[in-house]
Amino acid sequence: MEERSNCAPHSWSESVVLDVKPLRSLAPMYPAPLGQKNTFSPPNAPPFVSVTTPFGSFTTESAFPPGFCPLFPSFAASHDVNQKPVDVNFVNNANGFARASEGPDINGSLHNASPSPSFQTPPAAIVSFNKEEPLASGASPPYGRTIKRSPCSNSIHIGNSETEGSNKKRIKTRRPKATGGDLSLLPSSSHDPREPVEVVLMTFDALRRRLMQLDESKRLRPDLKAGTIMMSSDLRANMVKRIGQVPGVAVGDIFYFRIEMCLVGLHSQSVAGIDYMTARFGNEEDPVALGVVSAGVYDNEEDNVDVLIYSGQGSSSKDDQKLERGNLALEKSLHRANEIRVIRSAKDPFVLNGKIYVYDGLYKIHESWVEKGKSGFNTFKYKFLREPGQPDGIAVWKMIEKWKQNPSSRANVILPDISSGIENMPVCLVNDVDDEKGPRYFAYSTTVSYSKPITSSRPLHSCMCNSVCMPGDSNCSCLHQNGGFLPYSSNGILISCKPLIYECSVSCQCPTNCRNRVTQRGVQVHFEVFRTRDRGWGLRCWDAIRAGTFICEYVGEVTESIQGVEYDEENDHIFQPRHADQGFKWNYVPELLGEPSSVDLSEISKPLSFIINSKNMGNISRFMNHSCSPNVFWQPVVHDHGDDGFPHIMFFAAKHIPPMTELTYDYGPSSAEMGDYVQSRRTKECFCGSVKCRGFFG
DNA sequence: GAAATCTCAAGAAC
DNA sequence: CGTTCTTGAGATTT
Repeated sequence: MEERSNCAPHSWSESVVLDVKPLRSLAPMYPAPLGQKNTFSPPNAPPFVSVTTPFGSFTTESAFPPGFCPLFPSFAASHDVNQKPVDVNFVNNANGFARASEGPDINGSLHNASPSPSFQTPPAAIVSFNKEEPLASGASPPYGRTIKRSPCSNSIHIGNSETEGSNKKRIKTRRPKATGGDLSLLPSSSHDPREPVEVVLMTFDALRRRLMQLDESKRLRPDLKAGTIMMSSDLRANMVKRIGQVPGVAVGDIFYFRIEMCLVGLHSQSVAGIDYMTARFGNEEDPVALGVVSAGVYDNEEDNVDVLIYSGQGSSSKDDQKLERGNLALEKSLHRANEIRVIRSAKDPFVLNGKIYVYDGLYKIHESWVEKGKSGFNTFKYKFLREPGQPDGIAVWKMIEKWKQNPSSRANVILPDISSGIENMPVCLVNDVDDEKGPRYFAYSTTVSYSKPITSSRPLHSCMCNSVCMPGDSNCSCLHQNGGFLPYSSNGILISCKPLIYECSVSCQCPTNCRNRVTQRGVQVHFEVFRTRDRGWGLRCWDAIRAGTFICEYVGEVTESIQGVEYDEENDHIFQPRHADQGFKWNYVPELLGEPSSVDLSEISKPLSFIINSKNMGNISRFMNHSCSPNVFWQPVVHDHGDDGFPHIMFFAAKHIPPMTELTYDYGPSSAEMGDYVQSRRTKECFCGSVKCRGFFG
């Protein structure tokens, strides 16, 4: 199967600098209502939102992470092209299907109908993050684009300008703190379209988790509220509708809420299943479908993952469906033969409603018909066939389903469980790549060992809760230890990263199923240790992992310093808690909730001066490779002793991680970068492949 | 545990 | 430009 790159193409390891400025009221202008060729009046003195998140900084007006400068500095220059439908030229192929003429395709990917000359799927690298992106053009010279750097947000720091006449929600803002060396504000060389997509998803989910924490009663829907904040702040990607591939969104990407797909431009309907727009074909215009969400209740052929039978929209239980809106667009798409994005739902027992969304790539409609539904009314049906040559999407899920039912059906297994049963779930060892029979011997353990006994500097914290610790319980001392909030949501998701988390300890009265005992319960998902192509062994997971999910502890022998640890070429199994700020980039942006800017946690967190050596003894964590754009970060946690200087190192998912994606974390700056010349010989060349790769690590 | 009920936001249409 | 309509998701209750 297709192995996803281990390296998400950006780093979230830059410093968090936040600068949220008042919103302007421009948002509703883009994209213009379909078919409406109204003119656009440029905003007067647009205030804008500029946020530097873990993934970079962006603004409303030029909503780019560092290095993402708008291609069209002037709003006026590009606005009105967006008001017009996409212009697509098609030619008929031999089959009688209308087919798009092939146009230049910078990505070399199989996507779409690359109509010429006035519509072109944008090269991914220049796709922007904001609504001003000048594609889908029916009027402007499409090939006249030059990649320009405008004086964009990176260098602009405007204070608290106020929005005049904005009917949008205003968000209290604050000037960015001038941190030493604003590295994150420097232009980056990255033109990776995935970066803004991941920034949006991460910002959204951090907000959602925080809202959930603030309102445990769940009277409000945190997903909707976070979505509204993101929408009104224009914190979204790919705002212009397009046919085919969406820059920065890959086949197999997973989503936990419909609104997430809206925010990244994959499917702009927050509720409806069919997304569509008016496109121009020569002198004609037609509504065409852009994407559908299949909630999984259709009479789909289960075994054939390349076929989807999709039902039209409209209340089929009350009346015949009508050939309008989405249904009409699907019908037109059958004749225009344009590519349509398909999002399918998959069962995920780890989430409350039991399902998540998987982007399954591009399909075309090959057939349509009308049939009587159960209630006796006419329902439209559309037969979608998956375009060939795409990486596996939902097929990965189907494959893993089979593996879970029958583990022996997993080919190339060297060992069914390298933990020999001591993890909650088996961890199989597989090699789909070469003849290596396994890693060098080590003793599998789920707990760290200390070179000398921990001498607690203070008594072990403990609470007197009779039952599980409850949020808002002022009597729970563990709650106080953690700043008044439980660090995990009710389903065990880490809400935000902290210098240190105090889980309930062995001295606490609460039971083991207490919400504040997440990491001590151990691994909960199904891992496999696998052979990578160029980085030895690696770690990945059969399950989809939601951002904030506990992965595992770094297990090994804990010693106070690296002195005395024998170094050799083979010994790359040392964890050093350098660069303790790495997780904080993941946290929510307080300003978006009207909260004061948070203090820089990296300044108050004490540097940790121990190492963990997993050469001879360890768990799955010793197989996790380095990436400069990781999908996992570590978080110090204490629960079984009172010495805050020796916390457990616990790994959590930084992003939603699709099944079978390699798990990686940032090993930290290389020893040379840290000024440690003695240790700099340990520095290794990095093969992570990230566009933000630093070249060397640890 | 499945079905009914409730509430909700975004985009399309008007 | 503002208002209404359309669309089911997601949570809760039965």
